Amino acid sequence: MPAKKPQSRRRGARKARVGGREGGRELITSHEVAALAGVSRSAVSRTFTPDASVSDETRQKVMRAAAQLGYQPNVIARSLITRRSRLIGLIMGEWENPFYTAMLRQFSEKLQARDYRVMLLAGNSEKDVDDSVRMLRQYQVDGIVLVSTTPSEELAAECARAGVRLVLLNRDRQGLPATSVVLDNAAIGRDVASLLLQAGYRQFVTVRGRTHLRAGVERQEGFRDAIRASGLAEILGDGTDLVGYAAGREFICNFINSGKRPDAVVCSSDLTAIGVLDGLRIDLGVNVPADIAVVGFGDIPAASWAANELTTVALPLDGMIDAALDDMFADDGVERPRRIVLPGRIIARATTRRISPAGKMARG
Amino acid sequence: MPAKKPQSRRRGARKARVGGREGGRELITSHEVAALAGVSRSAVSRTFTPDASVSDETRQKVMRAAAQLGYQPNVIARSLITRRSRLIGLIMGEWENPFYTAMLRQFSEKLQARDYRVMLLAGNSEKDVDDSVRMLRQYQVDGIVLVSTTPSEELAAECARAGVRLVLLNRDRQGLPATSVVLDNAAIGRDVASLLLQAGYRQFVTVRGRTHLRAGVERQEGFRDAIRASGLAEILGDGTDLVGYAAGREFICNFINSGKRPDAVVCSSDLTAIGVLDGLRIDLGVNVPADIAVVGFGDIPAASWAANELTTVALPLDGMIDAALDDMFADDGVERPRRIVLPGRIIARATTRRISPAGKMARG
DNA sequence: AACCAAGTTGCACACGTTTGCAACGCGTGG
DNA sequence: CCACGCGTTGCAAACGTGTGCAACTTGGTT
Repeated sequence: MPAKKPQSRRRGARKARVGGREGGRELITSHEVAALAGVSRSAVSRTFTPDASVSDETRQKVMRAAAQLGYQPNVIARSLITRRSRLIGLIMGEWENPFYTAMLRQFSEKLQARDYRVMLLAGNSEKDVDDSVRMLRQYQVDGIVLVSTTPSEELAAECARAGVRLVLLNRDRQGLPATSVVLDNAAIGRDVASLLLQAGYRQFVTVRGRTHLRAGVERQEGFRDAIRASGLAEILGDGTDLVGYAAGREFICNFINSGKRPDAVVCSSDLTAIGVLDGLRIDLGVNVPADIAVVGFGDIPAASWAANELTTVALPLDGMIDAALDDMFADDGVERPRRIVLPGRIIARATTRRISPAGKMARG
Repeated sequence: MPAKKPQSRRRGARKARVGGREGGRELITSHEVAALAGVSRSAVSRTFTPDASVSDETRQKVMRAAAQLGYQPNVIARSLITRRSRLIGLIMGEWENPFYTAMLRQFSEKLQARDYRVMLLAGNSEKDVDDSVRMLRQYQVDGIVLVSTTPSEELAAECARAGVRLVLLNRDRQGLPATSVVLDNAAIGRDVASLLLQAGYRQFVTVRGRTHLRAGVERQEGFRDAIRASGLAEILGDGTDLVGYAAGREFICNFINSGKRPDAVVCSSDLTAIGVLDGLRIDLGVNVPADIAVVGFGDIPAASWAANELTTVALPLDGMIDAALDDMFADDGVERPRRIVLPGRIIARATTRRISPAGKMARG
């Protein structure tokens, strides 16, 4: 028989591998499976493709051969040709706050459930984030989720051009071609104000994280507006750029020691709120909530611990992530700068006085 | 000019894409860059390969063209041919415990620093883990890190055969062809016992998480042995399968209410320890550390909060991760079932009495 | 001028998969 | 007996890259 079939895909006749250490990395390909099953590579491929045209008989043969060889389709090769990696990039900006790690977990689980994989990157500064986005694009991710960070405008535009969707969590920036999932921060600010006013508190301090964040600003404005509208209370101070337990604790000690006399502290995260709480109770001997109230944000697990029983606002974690993913995978034609806003919910615990059963106070 | 060059790689004459929504996903390839720069595709490739043979002149031309087009090499295609994805799979078994999320963060940062990417999967049960491992192998990961879980033996063997290294964190199992990074648990158990004995505590309870875990067992045995050797103290009870704050709090309340009178509680995690602490102080009105001591494990941020000031054992997080990664990327010929054991360190805070300055008590 | 070494470049094959297209087998209705 | 349609199957061309090999250029030495 003359050498008729070119049979180009010879294996094994390769040069020694380059990488130095090589534990006999013998890859089993659809070719081997096809040979063993006595069919073509196409048949193997079709067997592993959900609704392709294969007879039950060949499917059986292929499955048997695949099982025997321990064959796993090479997703890398597949995605090279389908131009779809089923990979979603996830860039984490905030790690300290337990709320975001809970988010991370949910994301990875929910993406897994949708048969997507997550590629995780840590990025703090905007430069980091841009590098991360570039990296992810090199890996041909199908979409990118940014929790608590934003990329530069040009890079976002580039992603949009390439058809890679961006979803921002808890961040948004004017005109960025991305979907952002945010809270109705102004409403939350008003609700907190209303709760505190009804409980009889009048002298407020606010404690915020990164100053430039729109979420914090909006919340504070909602809060301020409600206070102002009531005509009953005033705001004594505003601590900014305070993140984490220690920052909250130190701030409140300095604040009180400098002679100010607030009767309620509103914080932008549970961590700082717990710091404030400990500062008040332990360092300063203040009675919370009788003398001073503390309100947090996020409802992390520690907020409900017996030692804290922190009044705080719960975020709709599940809803946020579902919204983010639904939008990411939707094939509706909604144009992209898109904003999904979800409500928060106040959890009144023991760091604020209970509201008198008489009901709402009269305004003004 | 007759059609001489086959010019097979025509682009653009493709059928409409399949995926439904397609935001004009126009991929820029080395081909385009080569054309613009007036060189061959090889030249482009070599420009982006660290020490390949390219003249400065062509490199310049290529770089310029690449920048102009916004070209990013396609890592997927690259790893198809290099058979190296620079992707490390990371399977998280424990999410509740902040210690592990801190670990996750470090991993992603340190892998990024080594120019590797991490693919994150959440796996709880062993079946989940096996599925995850299979998934990761489909994505051709170069290695897999398992934090706080183990795969089945056959799958681990398959990975070993394929040259995919496995590293287990805080877990190990006899004969699994993987590296495991663990603590010297027996020593930690002895150290805790010694601390408590010197501080004068005599009636102990231990509180553990998942019963079957070797780490917990070893720690407890080290502890027990030291107690027994001293001849001074006794162990009143052993709570098992208790994980998290609520479990610890509930357990200790029931235990004390059933009439037992321990004077020290040793926990297998900070979270349960804080639960125990709150149960004792808040629910039962016990004075810690005067009447009862509490010891945790892990030194999570909340352990150092003013309200807790928990005595605990700190884990060498950095050391563990460096060891894990060094081993993963080492090309020494060390044979694989390998065990790296690192020391823990007791952080004595305010939930145990200070040891009297007189120094060590006489043993026995 | 001839020669050689060193450096650079392009060709073409390979990586493992999907998929359009054409060919095939087969049963059925005319 | 042919035509037709339908369900399966294999061929071969992609996907975007790395890289051995041979060809070419260049510059220096004999």
